[in-house]
Parts: sequence; structure tokens; C-alpha cells
Amino acid sequence: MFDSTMAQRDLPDAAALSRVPLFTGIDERALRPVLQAAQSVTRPASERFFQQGDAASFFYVLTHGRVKMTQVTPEGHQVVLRLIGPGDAFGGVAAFGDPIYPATAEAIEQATALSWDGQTMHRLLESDPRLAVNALRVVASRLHDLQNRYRELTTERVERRVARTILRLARESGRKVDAGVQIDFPISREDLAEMTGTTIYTVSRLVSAWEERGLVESGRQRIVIRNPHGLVRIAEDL
Amino acid sequence: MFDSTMAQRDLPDAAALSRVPLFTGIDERALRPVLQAAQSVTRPASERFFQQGDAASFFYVLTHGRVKMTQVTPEGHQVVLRLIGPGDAFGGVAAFGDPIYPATAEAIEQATALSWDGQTMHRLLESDPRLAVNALRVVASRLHDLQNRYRELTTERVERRVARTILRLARESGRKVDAGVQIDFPISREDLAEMTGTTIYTVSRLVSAWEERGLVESGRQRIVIRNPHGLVRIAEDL
DNA sequence: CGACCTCATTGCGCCACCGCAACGACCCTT
DNA sequence: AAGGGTCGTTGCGGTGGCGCAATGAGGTCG
Repeated sequence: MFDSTMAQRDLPDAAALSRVPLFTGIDERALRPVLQAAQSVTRPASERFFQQGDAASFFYVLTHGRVKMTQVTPEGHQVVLRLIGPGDAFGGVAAFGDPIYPATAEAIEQATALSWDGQTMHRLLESDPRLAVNALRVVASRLHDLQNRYRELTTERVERRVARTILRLARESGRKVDAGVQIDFPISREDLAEMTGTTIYTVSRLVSAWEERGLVESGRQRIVIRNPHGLVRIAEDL
Repeated sequence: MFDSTMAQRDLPDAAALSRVPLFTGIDERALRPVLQAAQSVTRPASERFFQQGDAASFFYVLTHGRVKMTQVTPEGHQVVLRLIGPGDAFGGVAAFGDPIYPATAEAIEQATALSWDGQTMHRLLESDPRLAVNALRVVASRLHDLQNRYRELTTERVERRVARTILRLARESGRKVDAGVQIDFPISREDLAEMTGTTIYTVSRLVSAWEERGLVESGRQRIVIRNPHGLVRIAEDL
């Protein structure tokens, strides 16, 4: 969505912004004032844009890096709701009057985002129906996504869920290396466990078994897929 | 949201419609043409408004009865995504250009809904920003809801999930009877299992155990809560 | 009113997955 | 180079929940 040079500049240009799903179909003239209202924010790895329970004041669109959205239960269990890449919006609740963020947004590597004051974004939404319809589409697709993961969680075994998740990450942010396809950001066993509804022990055992079979190669916060087809066979059970 | 007399009439009036979340804050004058464009549809129990995979042509707002949205996996497993009551919208994908319905909408008791042609609704959304923002809010709140259930599914035991679900149903559509609070529509063990990510066997065993302890009273597609506080203690683990 | 269908119950065996505990590998800091 | 912190691995025992199979309990329809 955004190329890496973008993070160097203070703000991306309107042409780049129009490639973000939220802003597609909106002409560059109309986007300029939106850009004017934006501020660029950068967070180093493992720091947060906002935290579950904080007052929801800003709305973000990621331009660079990677962010994970998590939720914690009262008992302290954590789940990863989704991973956010360049071009994705997050903190949307600030734009339509929710008082607090329902989840935490943490950079998993250095990340930069455009931010808007919630009220500003709300005004923009109400003044441009195309923007509102785009936002609707974005949220709806996120709902679809979550519905599918919800269904997987109730109907499928752990092994398949983990395989699916790794393949999805590789599809979204795989980088070709000589050994195969590597997931292009640090991802721990704990992250995978919290994304698939299982424990670090089970993830570790699964990945080890796959490694023995030559399907993957892995290390500290690093996973390389050596045999995608083999993993797909596990994920889809052919 | 709608009283029962409403189903008798062909269409509810604009005043009633303005109490639907999707239409709140929109003045009755503006609602009249929306109503004009609507058609009322009734389905008997266990029949469908639409089916997963069908071409997404209509958008609905339920006025009477109860509907469940389900998804089936390629292997034939079924999950219940949500239950729909009067005032709730469903089939929203038809309004923004998705080609097919991702889920099935089945009446669990006789149900009546207002329906709009998807393109008509799309035009309405683009012409009235308040409507689009309302729709955004509705979808966002559904996303929150699903995120919470997703989190519960990964972090909580079956017993607690089932207790929670029964309490939620009672809160949303409980009817006072002399024995306690009864869920006001037919609900089978299978429905509960598909709503909580478990099996009919486990649900049956749990409900039987609760019945022995005097917490609930149940029969064929019928559940009465005798001791809400006792169930809450299971759901919240005090 | 009897036949049939759907829905619910429960005994029983099983196993996928959990989670502690101990250890090992890797990275960063000074 | 040493030491501490984070992350990953794996043996082991325990169990929550699954799912078959058989039976029972209601509803419905002719």
C-alpha cells in the first residue's frame, strides 16, 4: 500500500492516500483537506498507540510498520484480534463517539500512522457520504473476517488453525528468502498462540513437528515456510 | 422495538421506524420515502429469508419474530453467528455491493421483515450521510459483540460460555412466567451448542446438572431460569 | 390413537490439548 | 566474558470435552 520511502516524509501525498481502502474513489482534491487535518505519529517496537480502556480520542491509518490489536480479559488472558499493516485503519471507535478504546494497539516493529482527532474524523464522515460508505465497507469486511475466524475456532482443530494463520501471514507479508518464504516481522510463539486460541506449548510442539518434516524452519520470533504446499495440505486437509 | 400489532399492518409508520437503530436521528419526513421503497416479507418458522451463497439482492430490517444467522463450513459443521430480533438489520452486504450472502438467515419463529432492494439501499446510504453513519455504528457494534464472543471462546470454559449465552438470551428476550424467566422463543440444545462452540451432548449434560441444582427448568426447545443469581455465579465465577 | 419424527438424555471410552516444570537457546547489556 | 532476561522446547501427567450408541420424551399428522 505504502512504499517504505513514505515513512521518511512527514506526510504521504494525496495520490498515495487514495490507494487506502478507506479513501478509494475520493478524488485528490477532496483528499487534500483531509490530509491537512492529519498528524503523523511514530512508535518504536513494543510501544503503544493506545491502550484498552483509554479515552478514545484519535483515529489512525497505518503508513509504515506493523501493529497488533489485542484484548485482555479481566483474568489477564490476552487475545490478538488482528494484525494491522500499512493502509489499514485502526482506532475507528474514536470517529463515532465511543468513549473508550475496546482494545490495545501495540507496534510489533517501528510503526508510523496518520492520526486524526476523533471529532474531526466524525465531521469528515458526515460531510462526505463516499467516505462513510467506504468506512462501512472496511468495517464490514473486518466483520466478515472475524466471522470466519470465529467459525474456524469452533469447528477446526488447533493444528489446522495454526497452519492457516501462518499461511495467511505469509500471504499478507511474506518475503522471499533463499530457504523459502519468511514472515516479514517478528512473530513469537505467544503471538501465534493468542491468534489461534491455544497455548505456547501447543504451538511450539506443532512447529517443531513441522520443522522435523521439513515444512518450516523457525527460530526466535522467526518463521520461514519451506514447503508451502505441505502446510496447505495440513490447513485444508486434502 | 416494534410492538406485536405491527406485524398486522402492511408497513410500520415512520415514527416506529425512527426507533430502529439504523434510522435514529433521521426525521420522519426523510423517512417517508425510505418507507415507500420498502416491502414487507413474512416467513413461517424454519423457513429462510436467504441462504449462504445466494446472490445478495435484498437488505432487511426485522419487524416481528426472530431470525438466526448461521454459517456452515465446507465439512458441514454449522455455527450460529447471531440471533436477530425486532429492530435489527440483516443482509446488509446487499447494500454495498457484495455479490453473495456470506450466511443463512432462518426464521426460528414466524418472522416479518421490511426489505429493500440492495441498490435502492445503496443509493439511500450515499444520499444521506446520517444514514451511512448510523449503519457504520450498527456494524461497528456488531463487530464489538463478535470480538467479545471471540475472546470468550478462546479464554473461557464451555460451562461459563453456555451460562453466559442463556443469560444474554434471557436479558434480550426473557418473559416472566411463574417458575421464573423463560426465553421467549424456541431454542434447542443444538442452537445453544452452535452458539457456544460446543456439542449438543455437553450442553445437555450442563443443563441437566443445572436443573438438578434447581437453577433452571427445561424441556423440548424451552428453558426457564429459576435462579438467575446462581447462573450468574457460574457465568462470572464469583 | 398409533406411527413417526424430532429433540433430549446419559453411559462409556477416548484423546486432543493443556499446563507445570525444568532446561536450553539466543540476545542484549555492561 | 559473564550474567540476566526473554523466548522456545519437551517430558509428563491430568482432564475437559468429544462423540458414538442406545434409549427416552414430546410433539405432530393422518
